Amino acid sequence: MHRHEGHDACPGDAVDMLARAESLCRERGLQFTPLRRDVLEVVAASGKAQGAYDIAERLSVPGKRVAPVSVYRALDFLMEQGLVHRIASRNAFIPCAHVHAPGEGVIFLICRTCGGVDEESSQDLESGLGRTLERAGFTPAHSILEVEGDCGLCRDRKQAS
Amino acid sequence: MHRHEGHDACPGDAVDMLARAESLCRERGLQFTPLRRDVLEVVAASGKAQGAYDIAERLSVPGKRVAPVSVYRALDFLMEQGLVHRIASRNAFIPCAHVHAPGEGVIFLICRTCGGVDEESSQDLESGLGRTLERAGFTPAHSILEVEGDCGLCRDRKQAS
DNA sequence: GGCGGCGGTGATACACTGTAACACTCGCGC
DNA sequence: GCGCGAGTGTTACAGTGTATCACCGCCGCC
Ligand SMILES: [Zn+2]
Ligand SMILES: [Zn+2]
Ligand SMILES: [Zn+2]
Ligand SMILES: [Zn+2]
Repeated sequence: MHRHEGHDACPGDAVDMLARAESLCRERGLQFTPLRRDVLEVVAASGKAQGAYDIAERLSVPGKRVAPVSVYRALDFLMEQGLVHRIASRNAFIPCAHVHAPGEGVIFLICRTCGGVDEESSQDLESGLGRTLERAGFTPAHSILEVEGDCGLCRDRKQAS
Repeated sequence: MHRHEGHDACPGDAVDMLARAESLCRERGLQFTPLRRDVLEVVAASGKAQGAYDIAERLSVPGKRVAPVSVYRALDFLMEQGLVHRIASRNAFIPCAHVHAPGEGVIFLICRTCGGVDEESSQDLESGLGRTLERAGFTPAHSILEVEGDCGLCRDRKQAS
């Protein structure tokens, strides 16, 4: 699912993200403005989930402040377009390089050591959840599945020491 | 899983909760103080998830204010003892009448119409998640699974109208 | 009795997260 | 030119959660 066996910051990925986002917006007739581009770049360049206020601070330079509210608006847009995800348990945002089917479930694996977030999807798990919901008589609209723990890299690093 | 085919407020449940909490604290040599009792009572008496500030307001009477910070401390205690759960997607808390095995996964079904929260567990789903995590080389410590949608009662109510 | 520690609570202040409201600009079609 | 809509800047505010200190009651110890 992740090309690099981990979730390190890959500068190349950020460039890919921006190019993909631009063409995707052009296709849909939407504006990929400088602010939206900058916000996506910050989210994509860091290997870990970024908070909105962190992004705002990161984009601010002396004399030119970017307010958090502007960042939130850009993030709302990027989420609608499926370019970023929100990690509810962290109040933070990660880039998404995938194309998700509507209603497709996604699992976020959040490393508590390095802060990296990996994104998985599992048809197996999805169907299990569907059965459980049906048994409970519940009609799902939207679901959150976030797992916190240690990623493979951090686990190995701990064992070595 | 839920005795009443839904998640209405059941005054009897609240009484049961308090009795169980008291005996549980006595067993563990912990204090079930009046504040902790009151907070649990408010959480248990309402059929829906309660925010910490709501609880504080509910417990406040003219001349005797309960500060949110006190409520948070009581909720921390109650969560440690497994008497309440936190619903991350709502920043709210629900009572728990179950006994959970350590590491057992729980699914919260949150009705966006009536605000009720049902709690399910599924061994089936659990094992599917375990396989997915193993495949990704991830060691889980803690997971959140929350589904928002319509409960059976609200769905029927909508169809009738 | 005095005394110190400890858990729980009260109270204030603060940090972090997110939204509402309003004004302004820019580009585009009429 | 003019109106309109989308995007942004700015301010203020609401909601959620934590840090810190002080106080109190209890219990064990000297
Ligand atoms: Zn994704
Ligand atoms: Zn890691
Ligand atoms: Zn439970
Ligand atoms: Zn309902």
